[in-house]
Amino acid sequence: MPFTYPYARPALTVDCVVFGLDVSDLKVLLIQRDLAPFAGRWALPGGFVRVDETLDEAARRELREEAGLTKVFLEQLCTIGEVQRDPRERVVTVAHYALVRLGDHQVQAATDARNAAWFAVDDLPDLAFDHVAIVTTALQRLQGKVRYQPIGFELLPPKFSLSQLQRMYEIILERELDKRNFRKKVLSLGILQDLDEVEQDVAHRAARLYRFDERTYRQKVKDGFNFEL
Amino acid sequence: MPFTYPYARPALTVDCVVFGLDVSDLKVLLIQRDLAPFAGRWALPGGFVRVDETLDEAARRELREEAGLTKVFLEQLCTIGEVQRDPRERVVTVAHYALVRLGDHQVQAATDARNAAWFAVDDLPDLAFDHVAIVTTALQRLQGKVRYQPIGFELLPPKFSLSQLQRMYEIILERELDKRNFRKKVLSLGILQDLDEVEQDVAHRAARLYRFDERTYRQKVKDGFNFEL
DNA sequence: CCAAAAGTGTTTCACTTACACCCATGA
DNA sequence: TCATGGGTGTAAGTGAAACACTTTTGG
Repeated sequence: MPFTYPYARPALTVDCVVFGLDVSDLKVLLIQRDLAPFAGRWALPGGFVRVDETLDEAARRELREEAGLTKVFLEQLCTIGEVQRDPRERVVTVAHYALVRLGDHQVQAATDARNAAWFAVDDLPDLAFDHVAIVTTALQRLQGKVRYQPIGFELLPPKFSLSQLQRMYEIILERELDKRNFRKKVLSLGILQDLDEVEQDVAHRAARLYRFDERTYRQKVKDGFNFEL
Repeated sequence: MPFTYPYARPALTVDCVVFGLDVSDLKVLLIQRDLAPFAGRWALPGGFVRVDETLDEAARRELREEAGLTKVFLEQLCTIGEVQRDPRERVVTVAHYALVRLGDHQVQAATDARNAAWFAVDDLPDLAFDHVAIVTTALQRLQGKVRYQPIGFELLPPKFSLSQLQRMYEIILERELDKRNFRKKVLSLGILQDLDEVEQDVAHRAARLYRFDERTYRQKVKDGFNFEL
């Protein structure tokens, strides 16, 4: 028995807030639209969900097609169903957020067919649709989650110094942290592997490098450990 | 220029995990399906999203139509887009969770045209579709959120004793709490209004009644207060 | 007077916070 | 030798956890 649905259907899209970490700023990846509505305006990467792909797959496909991004950290954020949010027709969007290492991806994003660029999250241009609200929600989620899940490492290179790590938290949380207390706390978690290596080519004392030890982290979580900064 | 979308569209539904609090159990409201697929199986209340309503409106409409529930606490949970989750066709669902005062609603839910009933969350029957997974996610969300947002009051009558409040947290968090520490902590938050009344018709010393003071709570939040249990 | 739940303080321990100086390195 | 960031310890204060007995009320 074929199933027929008697009502008109909302369209379904995915949108992604891709965060990257600069020396001094949290950045968001935006794509310049070439088509109406909002032609020429900057917008979040995203697009329609196909019937044969999951939401996660759709989001990753769009990131690949529009920004050349692959293998990023990606999580669902929320779903937005305001009736008039798209002037063309009813479009419900499943918003996601992604974390990438800026160094790895700066080039590809800018060389895509469409115009893509990184903007400081606190200095965004006018965005299409309700994308400002989505970015705001994503930032709040990031600020909340980074404190109780070790997701911040996704923004850093695999090897990093404690200063880099601290700077990352300071930028995301928008407040300064005490250096000694931070180091004490983060090392006491026992999820950083001391690499016995130091930074290269710096004009001062070189910092020790660490790596997030995901293996140990997972084991500790299983034993009831709670990450918290 | 009319906008036409060249691909087939996923259908979009909402589903709701409605929690209620019994004397000793957290309960979930289920509806018995009368149509295929899964005819006769218990399922979460829910249904298709219409083009002229928001997701929140759709969820509330379904709760009203299927269970006679109105004016409940309702929040979005997550959106599930596994390709094969509905055997009929591609259906993406926006899951929600709701909190109701069991006493207020027990009757209406059971007198609806369809069969509706409350089940203990740790003793559910076989559910249709992927609804077990949705309940699990909702429970985890509730357990997490109840500790840093004052949403638990939605499960209690407007006037409640500290013992009732404590029992609520114990049932949701599935662990015992120390009475003296609990009372000290919760009273120190300063968001409970002492009503200078006591329980009636109990066969022992009557407990003082309190009310959640939402006004004060909002004010405190504005001033940087952080609810946390 | 008994059963049942309400109500109440103190001590200990762990964690958070505040805080300033010397060290290593390259220019 | 100077500039730059790297690296380190302690003391005070705050909040969490553990813990047992008396009070009130109705039956």
